[in-house]
Amino acid sequence: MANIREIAKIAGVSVATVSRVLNGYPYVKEEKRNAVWEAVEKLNYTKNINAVHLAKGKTSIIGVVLPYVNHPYFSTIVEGISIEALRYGYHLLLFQTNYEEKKEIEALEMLKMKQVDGMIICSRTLGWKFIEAYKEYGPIVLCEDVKGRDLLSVYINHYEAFMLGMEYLIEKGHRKIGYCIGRTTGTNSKDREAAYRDALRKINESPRQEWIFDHCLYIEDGKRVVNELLAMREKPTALLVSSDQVAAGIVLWGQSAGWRIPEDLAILSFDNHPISEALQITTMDLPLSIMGKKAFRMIYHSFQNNETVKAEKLEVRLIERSSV
Amino acid sequence: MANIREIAKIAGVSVATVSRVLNGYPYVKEEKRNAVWEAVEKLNYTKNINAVHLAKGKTSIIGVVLPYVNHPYFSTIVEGISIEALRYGYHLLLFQTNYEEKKEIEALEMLKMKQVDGMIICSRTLGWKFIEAYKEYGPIVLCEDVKGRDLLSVYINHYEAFMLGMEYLIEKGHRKIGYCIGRTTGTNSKDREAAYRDALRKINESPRQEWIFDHCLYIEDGKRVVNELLAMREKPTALLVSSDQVAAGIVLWGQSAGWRIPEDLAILSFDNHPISEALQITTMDLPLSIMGKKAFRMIYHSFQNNETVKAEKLEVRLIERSSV
DNA sequence: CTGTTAGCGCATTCAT
DNA sequence: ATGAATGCGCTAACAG
Repeated sequence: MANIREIAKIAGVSVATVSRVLNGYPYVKEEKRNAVWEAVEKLNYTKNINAVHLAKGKTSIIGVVLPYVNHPYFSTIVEGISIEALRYGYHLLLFQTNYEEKKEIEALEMLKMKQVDGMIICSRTLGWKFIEAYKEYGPIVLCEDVKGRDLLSVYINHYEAFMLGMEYLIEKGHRKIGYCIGRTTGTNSKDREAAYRDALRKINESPRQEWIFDHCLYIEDGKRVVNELLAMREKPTALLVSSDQVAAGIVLWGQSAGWRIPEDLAILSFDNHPISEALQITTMDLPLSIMGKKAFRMIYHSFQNNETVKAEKLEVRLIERSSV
Repeated sequence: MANIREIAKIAGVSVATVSRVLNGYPYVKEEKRNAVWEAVEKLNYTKNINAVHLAKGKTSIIGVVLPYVNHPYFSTIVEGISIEALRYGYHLLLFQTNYEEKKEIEALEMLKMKQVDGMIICSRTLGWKFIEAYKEYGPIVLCEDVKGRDLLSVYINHYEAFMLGMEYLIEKGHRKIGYCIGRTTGTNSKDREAAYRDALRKINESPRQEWIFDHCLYIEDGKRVVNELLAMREKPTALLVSSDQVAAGIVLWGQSAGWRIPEDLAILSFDNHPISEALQITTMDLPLSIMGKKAFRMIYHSFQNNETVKAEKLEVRLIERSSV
């Protein structure tokens, strides 16, 4: 491949001038500018972007850390990030971690190595110390409540959201309430668990371990939940479900087991994914795409050195349908 | 940030030696090796990966071109690519194109600029000429039938798959058949349309334009289809649906309009996404994750200069459930 | 407006 | 086994 020096030679100018026209720099005489473009055409030249990255010390690439790309929750966030990144001429490098600490660290290392200019962590399992240790290498925004830590964050208050859900269920007369969640670790999960416990305490009910279903992520996990429920002597009358996907699975498999929703089991879930509308599931709308957009913007602003808010909380709202 | 030269100075060796120990090169005396690692620790040093990329002329990054990240069809492919890429130490750079030619070209340009070592095009709208023009800059694999062109490809024969579906519907007694598709352009879509027409011809039926539903991608598009169907004087008795998502929408919204499936409308869809199992939709299993894996492998092999097949066809199979 | 030059940080060849 | 020197291709400060 040709390089800038050859272009300079053919166009009869210096490399600096070539660089100038290539980058749309103003003060270049018309004829020289044309000569450069002609040479570019002739040699079918394109910049070697790695040289640009090295020389400029930045890449215009943002890293996106997430456990699974194939889950609507995350792919919706990524879509939001992607749309915004495109607008500002940034690209996205994906780090699928499967919640393995090793992979999360590797991703962070890429920030230190200057592979990416900034990082958006959609979900993590790594401790705070690590994240904080890497922020000196570039902006890192987390999609969770960082609880006062000096880190960028765009988040949903899952304690509030879960509490809202619990209160709604209780208001509807439920007292035997269980919940389904993707994992039990992680800020968001801990917050939800706390809300669950606090809400139960208010009505003098104690949490029942067998009504808490872990590893609930996909539709098929709803099937598992239904089966476990079917085998129980005493079932909850309502379930708070952290993902519409799982809720859909529960509704569908539950119905094929003869349940009526909400009479036999009430379901209140999260996300407001289109599947919940199709199934008329009452759900909590989470602004995931917006979360992605805002996460990107926060990074972008930090590049402009603008004074920017460190953390932004996003609002949720209950979409009443007929599963409760 | 410290660089290799500083490490060399502190460790009392040359930069070449530093480079050697950093890259696990064998012939370096134990003591020097230790000295280098100590200096690395001391300065909290990490390689600048852009310099590495420039010096080596490669990045270990693969570009992934797709229209939308937020559709299960594509995110499943990406997941497959991602898993395999990780195993071989590659990263993924995402190019969400929304089927805009401009963005597709920009993505291809990144191959020429050496931002990525290879490219996987999950779906495109750009003409063949463009793709072929860029293959000299690195391996490009397409997830579609390239029909004898000299391009890498991992694909599903959608003519066969659609024909299989049509024959199944016909065998079940249907003659008034319509179909839903994501878009009408694109190799895959054209192949499916051809199969649709050919199958109808065999039973002396002629295609009906109003039974062909375009822009069907997501669950909510199923709602639109149901509404359009509801407004028709003469409806098809069966629908071939190119995505389980849309099929789910049709089944769900159709049921809420009082339809019985399959009596009032039979549905045969594609993907075998878990949602189809939950709804007992008869579907054609498409090995999307495997397609992603194979696509990556094909690129990887081309780096090894292995003799490799240019195109690989993946098999589909019908999953009989109860929507037909 | 334009050219010269010095980096950016690492890999690698060639001697020794 | 190790160091010196060169190259990767581009940007940007500086001089004019």
